[in-house]
Parts: sequence; C-alpha cells; structure tokens
Amino acid sequence: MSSNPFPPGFTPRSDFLRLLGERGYIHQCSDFEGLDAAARAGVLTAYIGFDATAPSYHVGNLLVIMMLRRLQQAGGKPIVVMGGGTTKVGDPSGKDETRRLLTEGDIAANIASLSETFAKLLRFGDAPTDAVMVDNDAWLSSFGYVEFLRAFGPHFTINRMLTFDSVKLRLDREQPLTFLEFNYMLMQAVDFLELNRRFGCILQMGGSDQWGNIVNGVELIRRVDQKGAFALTAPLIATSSGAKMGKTAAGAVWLNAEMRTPYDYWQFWRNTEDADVGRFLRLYTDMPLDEIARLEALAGAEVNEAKKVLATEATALLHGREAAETAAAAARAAFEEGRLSGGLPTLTLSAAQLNGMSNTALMVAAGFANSNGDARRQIAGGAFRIDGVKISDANAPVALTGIEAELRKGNSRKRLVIIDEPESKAP
RNA sequence: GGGGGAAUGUCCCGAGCGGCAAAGGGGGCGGACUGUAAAUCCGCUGGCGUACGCCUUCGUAGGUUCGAGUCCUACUUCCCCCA
Repeated sequence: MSSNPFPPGFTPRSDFLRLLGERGYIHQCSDFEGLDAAARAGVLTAYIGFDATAPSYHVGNLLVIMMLRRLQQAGGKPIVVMGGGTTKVGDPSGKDETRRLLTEGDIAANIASLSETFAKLLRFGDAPTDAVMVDNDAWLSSFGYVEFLRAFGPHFTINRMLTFDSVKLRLDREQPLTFLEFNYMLMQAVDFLELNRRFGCILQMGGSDQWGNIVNGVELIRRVDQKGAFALTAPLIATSSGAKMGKTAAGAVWLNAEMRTPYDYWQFWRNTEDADVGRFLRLYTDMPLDEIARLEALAGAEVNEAKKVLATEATALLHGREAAETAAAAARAAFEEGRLSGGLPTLTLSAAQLNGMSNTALMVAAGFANSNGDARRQIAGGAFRIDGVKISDANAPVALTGIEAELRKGNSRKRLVIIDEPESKAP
C-alpha cells in the first residue's frame, strides 16, 4: 500500500531492502544498487548511533530502533552505538540551542537505562547475526587533539560543513553554534570509519535529519581507507494531523515501563488516528503485511479493531506479550464493559491519606494534573470524574463510597484508586 | 574597527505609549459531538492559597523611578550596513 520509495527502475533483490521498502522505512539512500548487492553478498552489518541524553527513549526514537530490528530479521547484524563520547559534545542537528552538557555520571546512568530497551527489541549475543552494543567513548576519548586534527581534519572543508542542514538551521535561525558542536559531525564520521574497521560495518542508518552526518562518514571511509560504505535514512514520521510522533506538551511517550506504564503505552497506540493505522502497523509491529492489509481495509468504526491489534502488538514488542494482553484486557473491561479492572494503573491510598483530601489533591496524586492550579482548572472544565460522576467542586473533600473507584480524566484517561483501611482492622 | 537593529510567557512563532501575569496564532489539555479517531464549535494553557491575596517570569548584571518587558549603563549572542 505504501508508495514505492525506490528510484524508477530499481527493484530491490535483497531481503533487507525489500523488507524496509515495503514497510515504509526508506527515505533516502546513497546508493540503492550498491547496498542491495552488498546485502545479498553476505551478512550485512549496519549501525545506528544513539545519544545518551535521557534515561529513556520515546516513541519518536522507536522508528530507527525498529530499523535495526528489521535488519536482524533480514539476516543482518545490527550494531548499536551508544554515544557515550558524542553525547559529551552534543548533536546540533535539529536543535535551536546548545544542549546543556551532561556529566559523565549522567551519561553512564543513561546508557545503563537505555540498554534495557534495546535488549527488548534486538537479540544480542555472539552469533553472526546477533546484535552488539558499543560505546563510542572507547575510541573517541583516546585521541589526542592534534592527532585527531591531523588524522581527520584534512578530509573536511569548512565550506562543505557550512552547507549541512544541521549547521545551516542554526545559522539561519540566528542561534549560536559553538565550535564544540561544530565538531560533532566529525566525530560521527569517525565512528563510522572505526566501525567499518572493527566490524566490517558498511551501512549507517538514521533519521532523515542525520543524512548529512552519515554521508560525511561514507566520505571519510572512502578517502581514508578507499572503501565503499552506504547511507540510508528513514522518513520523519508524523501523524496524519501533522503532529510529531511521541512528544506532547504533557510529556513524551516514554519507552521505559517505569516512566510510562504498559497500560498507558497501549493507550497511546489505541488512540492512533484512523488514517495512520496501516502505516503504524507496518512500522511498529511485526504483523505480516497481508494481515495488515486486511486490517487497514476496515471501514468506519471497525478500524477500532485494527487499533487494538496495533496497540497490543506494539506493546508486546516492548513490554512482552503478557503485559500487552493485561493492558488490552484492562482497556476492554474499562471501556467496553464499564467495569473496574486491576489492570488499570492503580493509586493506593490509606484511609488516613484520603481523609480530608480534596478533589484537587486527588487529581494531582493520580497524575492527572501537574499542579493544584492545573487540577482546579481541569475540574472547572468538567474533566474529572469519579466512578463516572462528574466532579464540580475542586475544593470539596473526596467522596468515595467503596474501597475502590475509577478515576477518569477526559474521555479516555483512567486510573483505579484503592483504599487501604488499616484503621478498620483494629476495632 | 565604526554605525544601525534584535533577543518576550523554559513547546514553537510572535505583539507589547513606564502600571503587565503580559495581545494574537500554532501546539497541548479539557467540554460538546463521536467510534477511546478525524473534522467542527467552545473553554483552559506560570506557582501557592477556599478567597479580595502572595510569589516567580520578558538574553545576563547593575542603575533611574512610587512603579520597568518597556528608560539608562555594561556584558553575552545574533542580524544588517560601512571599513
């Protein structure tokens, strides 16, 4: 169903390019013919570099992780490069402002946390097509300054570097670009060269904003080692309404279970716009294409079935089948059968905590509001319900009849609140 | 080196005669309508307080003033013109 991403007259013969093409991951490639041939010649080794600027990735980062997964599915070897070294510098691509510099301790902690996500989506090990993870700090930090300049500096002209979008954007927007950041693209190019030497890695993938950085690496490998390498980028994914994936003002859709529960992750996918269901099924699940075509053809309210499949499959990839089924069951109970279910994210309060608690405070405690003021405004707007009853008085104490109740904000955000009653156990 | 301009609500863009919690848009959240969708219309969109209230915000640091985003000085970054 997706439009042909390949140039006229080119039909991929490798499993790898065919898989990426038919599932919608391809935006730009430095040499389709060459890459296709290389992918057919043996185990294709490719890498993607990841920053370690936060303790979790969000849905916006998921796309390129999925590219590595597809590579593995097609018999290739994925390399995950954790940017322990490059994160010390900061990628200026797509950023208006210089990033705050992270400490080495922050970076190490982030890497530890981020690794867990990769372990869920890729198979690591020592076999030929097992994924490996490396930290570019291992080589980047060992260079002396003059040594680095003499080795790589001659291969980059300022004239050319100034033409790259990552630099141009900053300059056009009249924002400062420090010399530190200016060096980022050299470091990324050196990464590619290093991986080529160490692992025979001939392909770097990434988001479309990484094109310039990736091509620099290809060039460097050609100039220094006279070898061929390839660049392949994925399109920028937005919803049909034009919003960027995975980031809202309220907060990113995190991939770590501690930062966003499997239930809420499932809900994120369940609320996909109609027009995006097929595309997202191809990109973010392992469903066979013919099955996706069937789901995609559903019309009207029936697309809800497709959205549930999308939600469950996408959640299963990240959090496991069991967690996905639990989330699906909780949603079914809460939305379709109108009953409470332990599968909902749960807030447990003691009777003492509840005593005198205002509706405002309860909203904040449930994570429905960022501040008391926010909670009051939400309640004034009619956003808060307890067991389906709309709450109108923000300052009134919480009125609960039983020991558990359903909290709801808006149409679709639900929580379960359970009251522990230690007081009543000692009459 | 000289001259002229610019930085605004920690999501973005953007108005702002010395009284401003600061116009307007986008985005987000909520309400109505629906199918937990989209589109449309409406409301909200600094923190604390039940409240007439208090506190914190306009590149940074000082100053003038009863009072400064708005005036002055220095600094930082950017743009334009001259050299």
